[in-house]
Amino acid sequence: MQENLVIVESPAKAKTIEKFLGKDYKVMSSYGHIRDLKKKDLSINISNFDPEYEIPSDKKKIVQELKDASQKAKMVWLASDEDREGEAISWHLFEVLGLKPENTRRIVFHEITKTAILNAIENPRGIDVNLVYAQQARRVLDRIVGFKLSPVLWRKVKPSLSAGRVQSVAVRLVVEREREIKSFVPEPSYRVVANFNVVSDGTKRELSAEMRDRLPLKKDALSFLNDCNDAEFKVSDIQTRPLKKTPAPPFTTSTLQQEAARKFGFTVMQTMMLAQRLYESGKITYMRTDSVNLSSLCLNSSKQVIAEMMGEQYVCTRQYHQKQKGAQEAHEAIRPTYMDKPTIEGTAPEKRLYELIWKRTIASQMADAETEKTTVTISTDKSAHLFQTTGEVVKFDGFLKVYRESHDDETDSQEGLSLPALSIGQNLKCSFIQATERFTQHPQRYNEAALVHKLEELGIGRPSTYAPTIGTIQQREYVVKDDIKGEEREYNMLRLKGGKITDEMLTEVFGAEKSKLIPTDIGLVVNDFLIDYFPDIMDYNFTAKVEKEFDDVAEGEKPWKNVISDFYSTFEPMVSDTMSRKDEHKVGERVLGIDPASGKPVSVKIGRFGPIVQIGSADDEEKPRFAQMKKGQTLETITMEEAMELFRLPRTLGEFEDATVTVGTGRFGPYIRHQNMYVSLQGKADPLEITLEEAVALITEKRESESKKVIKTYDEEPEMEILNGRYGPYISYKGSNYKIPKTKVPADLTLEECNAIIQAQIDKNGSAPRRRIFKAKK
DNA sequence: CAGTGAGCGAGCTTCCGCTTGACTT
Repeated sequence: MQENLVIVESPAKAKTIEKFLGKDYKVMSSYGHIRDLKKKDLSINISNFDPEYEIPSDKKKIVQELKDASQKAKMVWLASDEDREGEAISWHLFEVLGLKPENTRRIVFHEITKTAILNAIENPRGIDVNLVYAQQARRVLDRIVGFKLSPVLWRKVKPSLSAGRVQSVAVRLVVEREREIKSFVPEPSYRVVANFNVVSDGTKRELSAEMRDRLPLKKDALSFLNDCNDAEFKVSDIQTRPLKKTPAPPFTTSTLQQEAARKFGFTVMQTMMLAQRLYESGKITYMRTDSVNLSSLCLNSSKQVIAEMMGEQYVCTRQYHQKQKGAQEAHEAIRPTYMDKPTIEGTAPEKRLYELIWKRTIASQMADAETEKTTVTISTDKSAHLFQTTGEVVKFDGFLKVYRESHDDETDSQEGLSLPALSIGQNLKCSFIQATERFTQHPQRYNEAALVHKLEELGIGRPSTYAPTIGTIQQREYVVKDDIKGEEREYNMLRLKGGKITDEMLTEVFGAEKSKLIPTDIGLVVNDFLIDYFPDIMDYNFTAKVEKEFDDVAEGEKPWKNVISDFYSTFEPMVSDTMSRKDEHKVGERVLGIDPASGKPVSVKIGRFGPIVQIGSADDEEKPRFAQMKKGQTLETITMEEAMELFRLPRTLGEFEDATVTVGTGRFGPYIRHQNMYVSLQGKADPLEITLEEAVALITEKRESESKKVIKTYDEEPEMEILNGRYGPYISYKGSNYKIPKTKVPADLTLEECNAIIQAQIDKNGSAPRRRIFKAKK
């Protein structure tokens, strides 16, 4: 019989700890929370705010196993994380497993080392009920917000939508950034750069210096260039100062997601899945953390590794601390388990992520980089404007030897550039001066990781929810991830060379962005609606405010039900008021004009299946006509003309072989329909212009290719067919399709050969190829 | 990669934070 049972949250952690504790201890995992509010309905008694808990079906088995093991043990050690959620997990375990105080102990440790764990066992405590109450308050508040607000959206906007303390604010950030960009007016100004020929150590070099001030108008730039003709230039000042660069702290969930996105283009979900695999195979520490703390074990071995690989002068042991005061350090930073392994076995992306983590961790324990930055100022006798150029020389590379942090707004920097030898008072020969029209730039849109970073900065969400939240707002179609095509614009370039000024107009592409989050019509409408009716919830400080209340509960200064009841008493009336409100127009609706044919109003709004244009209203005797909006069209920008275009399809072309030929547009683009046959236009003709003759030609063409579809069949096996598809011949068998090897002639294949080909492909893939499912059922 | 396309209207949808497998559609 096992004397002791230790329960932790993660099975990987359990495995490691079991090794430290020896055979008197059995270590099991709860796999996170074992109990939650009931899945359906509010499951909170609104008269006294008592929560109704249940054990989710996928947790029943593990709970039973824990119960059996706990009954056999003499002592149960609850070792979940030392934060609000961890404390609640321990409390739920205590309740559900029916533990007794005399043989239950609550322990916490911050490092997974033998000494830390033994030390924890020496110093047990009881369950902190105030912390548990704080968690219940957090859980109940989130359920109330989510389950009260979402039904409002179902009624007022569209079914199946959702709202919540975290996701709705995430959408707001994306919406506001987009509006900021849309209303941004680029301001032009002239950037002036002078080029000089310098002879240094007998070799000719080009030196480029930028004027410190920009010139607002073209006439200013022209008159400045005029002044500079025959001007003399000389070096008026040289300043050299040392510069120190400090390494970035070790990775947290959020910073890892950002760097993996910037350096490798990983989505936050990809990063987390890779990190999970590295964690489960024991290669890195826990990947969901907001701590930058490193264990003493890691500090020591890093020191050794750096000294061995690079030399003692590169060592600089640093201990990092949380930015926020009083933050619970439940975990370490994300770091390699063994610092002496700069690389690992694994898939290419696993390796890349691991090496990134190793480099970041090692760099954080390395010396500052020391550089020398030189600023040269150049003056002219014809104007008071000054030109400047800088050079930077690395004196000691320090941590830069292994790692350099990336930034979202990275531009070409002159870092590392050395300047030619110059002296104060030296005359310089100017080869040309160029004044280029430049524009101020709008802020960048968020990518996934940048949005996570912003949420973290606002204290909204937790490391375990960053990736799922980004997923949710895309699943609900509040935002989409897309590339933004840049736009062309003209700009002016003036150049003074050899006493002459040239004036040119050039074009440039600006504003192109890759893989950015853009709000959809639904996102915009839902966001504006929520801000109108529930401004408190949408406030960027809402989470911070309630967190403060939860802290008070955790400190035992406030009963948790008071926090909830204060909130509920103002929130619930707002929900019922909004629900019962009778609106003339649907949320987000916009009237574009009057349809000249029917005299009925034309409007745009969010319909049952997304953004639509509507002619007439539901109250009319005649049913309104609907049209789905096309990709690229938005509620806010669609014009009356564009809207009316949408009603030109489907249209009837005429009769062919006693049946109507119509042209319409579907999920796969424009198509012709005749009897039961659909012919995709595939860009071959414009659906609005196509004539009956052209359509008939396409129908006949399709019939011909259909007739060539069957290459061979077999009498003894009717389900085996060799068919001619869009991508060439293939074998079709029992609803699945198989490639024919290039060495075979399709029409000559025997039934035996077909079976052999199928078997070979099943062996290779492990199963029969799946049929493609077009309609996702969910 | 291997072939679709409309849609009655009843009944359903939904939150945030902990944590990993189980499903063969």
